Amino acid sequence: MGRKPKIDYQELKERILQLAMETVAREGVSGLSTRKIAKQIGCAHGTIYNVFDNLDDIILQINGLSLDRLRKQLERDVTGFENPQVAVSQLAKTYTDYCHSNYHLWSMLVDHKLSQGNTIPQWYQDKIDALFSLVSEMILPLVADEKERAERAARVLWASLHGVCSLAMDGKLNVINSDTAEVLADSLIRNYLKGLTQDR
Amino acid sequence: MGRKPKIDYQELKERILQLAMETVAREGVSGLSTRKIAKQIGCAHGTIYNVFDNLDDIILQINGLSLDRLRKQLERDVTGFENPQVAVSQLAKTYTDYCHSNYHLWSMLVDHKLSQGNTIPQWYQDKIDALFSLVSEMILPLVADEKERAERAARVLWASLHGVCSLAMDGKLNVINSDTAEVLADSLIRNYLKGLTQDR
DNA sequence: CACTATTATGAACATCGTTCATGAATAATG
DNA sequence: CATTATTCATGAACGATGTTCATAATAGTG
Repeated sequence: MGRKPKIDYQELKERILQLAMETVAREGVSGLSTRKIAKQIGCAHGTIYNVFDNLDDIILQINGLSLDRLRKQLERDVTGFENPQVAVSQLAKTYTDYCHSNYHLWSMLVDHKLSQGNTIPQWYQDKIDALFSLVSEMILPLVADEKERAERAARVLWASLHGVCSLAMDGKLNVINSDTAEVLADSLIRNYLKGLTQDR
Repeated sequence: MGRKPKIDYQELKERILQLAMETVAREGVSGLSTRKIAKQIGCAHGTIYNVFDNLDDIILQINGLSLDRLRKQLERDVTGFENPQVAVSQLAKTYTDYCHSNYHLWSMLVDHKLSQGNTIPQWYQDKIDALFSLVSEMILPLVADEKERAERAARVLWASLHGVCSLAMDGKLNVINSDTAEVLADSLIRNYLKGLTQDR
């Protein structure tokens, strides 16, 4: 008995992801469709479903790559500072830069919601954890090495930074003067850290 | 020469909005469609387009109502405090409560993005300004009545609060302990205000 | 060559937002 | 009342979407 061998989708998977990511970076998530991907790859649109569960799966994979990219940039820019407060300020700067330089990818990363019933996979949670660890360790020396306080502060800072960029990017802050995401993020960081270090 | 008189869409408009808002509150924005609205109202789906520009228009109108509702709740809960810091803490509490009680409506409010080319109408901007004014005036006594500082702080606080609720609601904070949106928002408010009042 | 496991395919289905030609309905006019 | 001009509800039509799945093509095996 003979049979067609089982295919290793590794290569096709990477080609699709690469292409889909470029499309999102260029046109935003609304420019992404299984049919368009298929046309660019040169296959039938049904084939996409041999490699990925569905479009949500593709988006999740791309977001995973985005998380990696963001973490690398943060690690690159944030290390080597003596003063932790300066380091956190740099973190905010790098984050806002990332938003500007990768607007569509960042938008998809923060906006995407799992469809009802689906749960965040572990490998994805791990990537988020890696980011939080990064921030958490930066904050640790500011809170007398109390791990729990650092972790909470890291989450507050991360979420707040996200909020500032989110609203600023979408023009939802009705800013009158020339306050940009950077300026507002800087105010956030400086004041929050000041409060944090004087806590207790 | 005679003619059929122009119709006043006021009543139909309100019925559609009311119904659409209930649908979103129940099923989220993904449960909203012109055809479903028409079926519930009892008219053809084309009729919806006699009353609204498109689905985005309907969403914007609903979001306008959401902004009104949120502002009223904030005004109700936040007035009458002697200590401004306590008032701001209550603001955060009311905001997080609102998120929990009106999850789908709140999600649509913060997530919705104008389609390419469209710009936020003035009446909508005014509603956002009303919210910022509310927060700004609460902060004013904390920054020696310096209006510009208060406005910036109001925007930072508002955006940060949004960020915390946003990520907490979507389970994107990988919280280990029992940190809820409330706890994180409280940490944000207390520390940011502490830093703010000790600025300069 | 014959057989079989496997995979690519694209038609099919159920949606969706949006447009628009058509005809019914209506009020003013003659 | 009959005519006519005007307005508007209608729903077919269009183009697009994600997803499924019966079918045909394929390539290894005996």
